[in-house]
Amino acid sequence: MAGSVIERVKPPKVGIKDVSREAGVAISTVSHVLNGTAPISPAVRARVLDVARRLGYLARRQAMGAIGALQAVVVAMPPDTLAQTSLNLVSWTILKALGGACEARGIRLVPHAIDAAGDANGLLDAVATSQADGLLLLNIDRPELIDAIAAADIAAVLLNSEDSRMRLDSVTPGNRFGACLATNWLIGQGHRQILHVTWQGRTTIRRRAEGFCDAFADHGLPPENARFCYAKSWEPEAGEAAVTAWLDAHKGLDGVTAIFCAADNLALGVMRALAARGLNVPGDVSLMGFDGIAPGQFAAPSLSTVNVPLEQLGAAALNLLEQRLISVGAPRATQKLELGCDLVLRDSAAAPPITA
Amino acid sequence: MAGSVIERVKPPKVGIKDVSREAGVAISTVSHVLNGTAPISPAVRARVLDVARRLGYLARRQAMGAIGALQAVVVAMPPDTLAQTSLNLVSWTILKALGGACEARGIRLVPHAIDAAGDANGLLDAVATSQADGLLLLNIDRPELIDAIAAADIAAVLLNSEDSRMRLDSVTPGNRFGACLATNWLIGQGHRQILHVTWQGRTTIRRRAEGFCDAFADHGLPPENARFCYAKSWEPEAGEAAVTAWLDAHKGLDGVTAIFCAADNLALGVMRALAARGLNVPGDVSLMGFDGIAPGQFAAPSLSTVNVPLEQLGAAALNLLEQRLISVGAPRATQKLELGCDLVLRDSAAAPPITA
DNA sequence: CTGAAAGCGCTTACAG
DNA sequence: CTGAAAGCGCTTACAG
Repeated sequence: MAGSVIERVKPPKVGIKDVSREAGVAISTVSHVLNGTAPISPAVRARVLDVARRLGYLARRQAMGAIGALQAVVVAMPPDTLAQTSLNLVSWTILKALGGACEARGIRLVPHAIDAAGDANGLLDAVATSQADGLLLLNIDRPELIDAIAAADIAAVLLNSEDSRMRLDSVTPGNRFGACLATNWLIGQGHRQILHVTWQGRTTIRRRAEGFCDAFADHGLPPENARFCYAKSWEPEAGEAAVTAWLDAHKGLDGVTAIFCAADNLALGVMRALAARGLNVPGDVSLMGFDGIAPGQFAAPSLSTVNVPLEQLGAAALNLLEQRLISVGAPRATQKLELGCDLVLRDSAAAPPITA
Repeated sequence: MAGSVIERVKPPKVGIKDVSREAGVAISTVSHVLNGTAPISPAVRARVLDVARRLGYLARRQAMGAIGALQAVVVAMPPDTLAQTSLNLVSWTILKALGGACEARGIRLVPHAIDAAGDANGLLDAVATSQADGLLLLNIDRPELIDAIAAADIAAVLLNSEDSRMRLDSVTPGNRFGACLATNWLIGQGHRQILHVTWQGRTTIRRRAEGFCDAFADHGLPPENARFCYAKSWEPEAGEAAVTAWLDAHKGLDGVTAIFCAADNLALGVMRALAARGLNVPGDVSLMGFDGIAPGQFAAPSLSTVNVPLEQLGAAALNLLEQRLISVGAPRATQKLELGCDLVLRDSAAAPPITA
């Protein structure tokens, strides 16, 4: 995993000189454009900025200000996060990308599993002994733990969870808007009765149910058309069991023409449940997931889903952590950042059957 | 207003030299600490970082990477934003702070009022003719306008509004969590029947109603205890009229011991309505606002409220705009940023009357 | 508004 | 792990 390579990955050093050559102007002109220290003609300015952006100089310059303050970061997570790697692809993907971002920035990443009791002292000890500058909390919802971290005077950012008391900065996917996007698409295809298969174990997942409901309101559809089926966990088996039970209880699809799952893992289980009942996807019922993990792409039929920028969550969290470290004394409002998700349309979702 | 002063306000130039002197180490040591280019003892590292932060060097270094790319920015707003300045203190405060942030960064800020039809072409023309690098949209909810801006290939950020389709970056207050915070406090004081006075004209305001409901759910209270009163606008007169009508319809407070308003302006009107009925605040009923504008502080009794970091919204939007400009080609997820709000307890809110 | 040249601040081998 | 010294990149008057 991450943390083993300490050395920073060195990017090719583009300088102001390269920009000036490429743009065909003097070095000082580039400097003036970038700093606004002299009035430059719009044409030259535009060309220089464009070249600077293209060559990655703008990004490098920005990065220059960033590096250094962060040397080591502890990432805390629930005890089962690393154990269930084969299934918990979402956490795994977030962690891997976070590791990559740390490597690129020369940050030592120290993983720490929260103990079952959710004790903050063990975690704070880990931060102290590893001489970490900051703390990331992955998938942590326990309010007592968040309180304890907020009380301790340490830079901390929640990764894929949120703090309703707004004590800690957080980065999450745009769960609500993403779910609304997917549901809106289904409604736009003509679906009217949609079943949302979800799990109530996490706030971030519940946001997807809110977005699901939003879409019905947006279209002026009655809220009863938004139907729910609750799974006991986010795992495929739970989705399979929940939908099987739902189909039994309703003696079939009961007018539902599309199923929107709050996680791809649930959707993969639901796909099995539907196949077991001889229901065709998307012929009899459309299926939509959420997360954008690889197994969905290779399922049969391939799973339409809401793609979450999992690779960007960690880097965004590092940025917030850094901002927090820079502005210690200065009062800075808590930042809650959501990253936009987008719809990935594959074979599992289509217009409803004409007979419906 | 902003835009008149083009010259950048020059901050006192703290350099690595000042840090080294203050920290009592060599210049190169400071450089090594800041760049992680050599292993430094934790004690020295901590001292250097602390001094660098205290002297503002960290912030200055960060700012160095930022400046220049943004030369001019257009801020678009609904046509009535500037006209009603005496009342629309919230917009005014956001704009003023945005102007200050632009001045400090040497950015020319070009205000632009959206025409009544919400035509995007006029706005895009204004961006072109003023040679602006980016566009801020203040209090803009019109989906067609947002669509048109998103389609135009221009860096744009929503200020105090959100895009449910996640096409544009946005900065808003943490409306939902802020409202939850306030309601939680009232419930914690013993209030059980709380009236939420709100206005349904804007999504951002509706988020406050959601947070209001969240708090009841958090405490396991029945949703019927969360009561609603809808005003026709966000102005004090609308709040006054709505609550007067509500009191008439319910023949008094009807068990309500606290009123939470979705805006300070509404609360100031409600205060008048309550006084007109001989109801004492907070003796008979507690009152809580949202926004943290000055008139609330000087009302009698002084208004408890949820303070919104209005001064920070504009700077945060500029930062998002800049990030967007730097990473043009590169795919970057849409960013939705919420800034934390905090509770300001003054005289208008207290525990419920014992007789209740 | 542009560009050659001086100057300054930060970085980077290198010695101890 | 620290610090004196060389070097490099960016900034900044200044001439045209």
